[in-house]
Amino acid sequence: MSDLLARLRGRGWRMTSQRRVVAEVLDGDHVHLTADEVHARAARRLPEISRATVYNTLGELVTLGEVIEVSTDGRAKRYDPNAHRPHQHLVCSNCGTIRDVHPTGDPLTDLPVEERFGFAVSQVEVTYRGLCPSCARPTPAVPGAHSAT
Amino acid sequence: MSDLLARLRGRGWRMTSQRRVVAEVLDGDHVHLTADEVHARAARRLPEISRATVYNTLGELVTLGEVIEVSTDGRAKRYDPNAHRPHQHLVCSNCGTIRDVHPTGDPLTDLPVEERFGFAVSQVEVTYRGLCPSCARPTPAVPGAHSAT
DNA sequence: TCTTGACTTGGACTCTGTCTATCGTAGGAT
DNA sequence: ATCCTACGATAGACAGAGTCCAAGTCAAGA
Repeated sequence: MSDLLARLRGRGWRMTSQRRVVAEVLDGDHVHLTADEVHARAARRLPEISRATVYNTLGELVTLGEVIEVSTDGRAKRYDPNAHRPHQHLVCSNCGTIRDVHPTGDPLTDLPVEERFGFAVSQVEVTYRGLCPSCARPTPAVPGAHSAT
Repeated sequence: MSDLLARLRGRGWRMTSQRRVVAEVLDGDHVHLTADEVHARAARRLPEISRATVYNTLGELVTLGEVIEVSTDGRAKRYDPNAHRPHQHLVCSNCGTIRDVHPTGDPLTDLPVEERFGFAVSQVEVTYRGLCPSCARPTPAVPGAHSAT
């Protein structure tokens, strides 16, 4: 992600302060922010940035393959900048915290031909669920209090 | 699913015409309807049924473990009555058609302890994606034209 | 049949996300 | 350094999915 801005410029992306801020907000490991969270963080540095711009920019980053869209609950999509290393997600059933995980093996091989119904299967998403260490403790975190880091 | 109504009554469910119709609409294999689709089909038999009741009833069926909530796209949740046989989902990337599939092996065992971050992992959801036979053909189905059966 | 609390209803409301018309500006041309 | 203009940003209206609430209805036990 560090040289993301350079890659984008190389692809002919017009560099604006808004796009720069959005790209910078989406930096780090285990980052899974919603569009609104991205907007809030971007607005701390660029108060006049609009929601539409955040949505547009996130959509472009997804199209360019620099960011992955994740929807682990039925609610807002989350944006994962860890797009260059294949991974799956581990989600706390209580507080919603998400971690990137790397299972062994290839889940594609687990789907027999007779279970493919003639589909040309090309992709697999795996979501593991369970209680995170904090929520497994006697005083669990309140639901919905996703730390969003 | 056939004796669902009996099971529900046995659990103390108050049986109303609305609940009966919703439960009956959700019957069959490879059924993955959205709440709105359930409402539309229920309304064919019970025109005055309200959206709120459909949402309430679906929520109760999910809580009781009789129906599974599936969100394969970022849009409306779908409701899968095939709750008593563990399975995963195969989704057409073009038209959205969903099939229930049964992979071999247990995906849980593919997540090493050092990749669990202290979580008590208890559940795995796998979504396979690819083109269905119709969409792989020269004249593909239009996107979004999910047949909803 | 009566009673009552659970269920249903319609509509307002929230949350996510998209669209559009208008304004602003990055960056190449001069 | 300045000018141009097409691309990008903005505010706000709009749409889809889902939740909430007060008031009315009715299933089923007494």
